[in-house]
Amino acid sequence: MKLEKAASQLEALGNPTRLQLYRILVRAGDDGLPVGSIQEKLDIPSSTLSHHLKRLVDTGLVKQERQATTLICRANYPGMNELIGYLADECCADAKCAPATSKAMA
Amino acid sequence: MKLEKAASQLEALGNPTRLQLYRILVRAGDDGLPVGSIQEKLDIPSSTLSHHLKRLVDTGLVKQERQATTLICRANYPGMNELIGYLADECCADAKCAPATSKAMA
DNA sequence: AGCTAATTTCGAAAAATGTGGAAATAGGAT
DNA sequence: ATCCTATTTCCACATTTTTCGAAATTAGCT
Repeated sequence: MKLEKAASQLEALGNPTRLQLYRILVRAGDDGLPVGSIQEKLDIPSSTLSHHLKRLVDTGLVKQERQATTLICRANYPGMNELIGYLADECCADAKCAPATSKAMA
Repeated sequence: MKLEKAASQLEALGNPTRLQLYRILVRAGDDGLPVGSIQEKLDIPSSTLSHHLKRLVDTGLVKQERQATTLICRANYPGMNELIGYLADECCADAKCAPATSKAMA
């Protein structure tokens, strides 16, 4: 993963609304959630939500799938894992990190 | 870890210059690096660097220690581990992630 | 064709961020 | 005391982000 890509994903998640949004999608699991339902949960205007959602989709952290008129959104786990992997690598590159969470990848 | 804090750390890392800066500090290991040396590596004005550095320090991702006139900077691994832990938790909350990096914390 | 519901795009204003030169400050050394 | 080096703070400006109402679009239904 390139630094530029990692930075844009981090930036995408580095906004409270978007992080909350991402969280909601993660908790929604494989079923995902239509945009409308997310909007109810977050209680923000649809146009605002649409922008945030676009950001997450553009950086590969969220995937969308049309189902008739509604758009189902799902957290894209591989995208997140890539990012976590990058951070862990950067963090543990030369140094020894206290393995709090990142202990895998033998 | 609160969502707000995670978001601010993510935002801090979500800038190419700052991510690069953090990377440099990680690779510098326990010895850390004086601000001046970082500046040479990044080749940016000192005032700009100082702003970015402050951001990382404020969010707990970097620690600084005075040594006479120079300021030694070090990556704060516990801070990063907390963040990675938060992301892993969010990511794996209900869903099953392919355990790419986050397999610990039995 | 026309209607309704879901979502995005447009346009615009306020706020935050990124950047850097110049001045100020901190910490010794002579 | 004065000076020197390292770093931060001040100030200002350009760019980007955030926000959201209104209009446009998409998709299916009748």
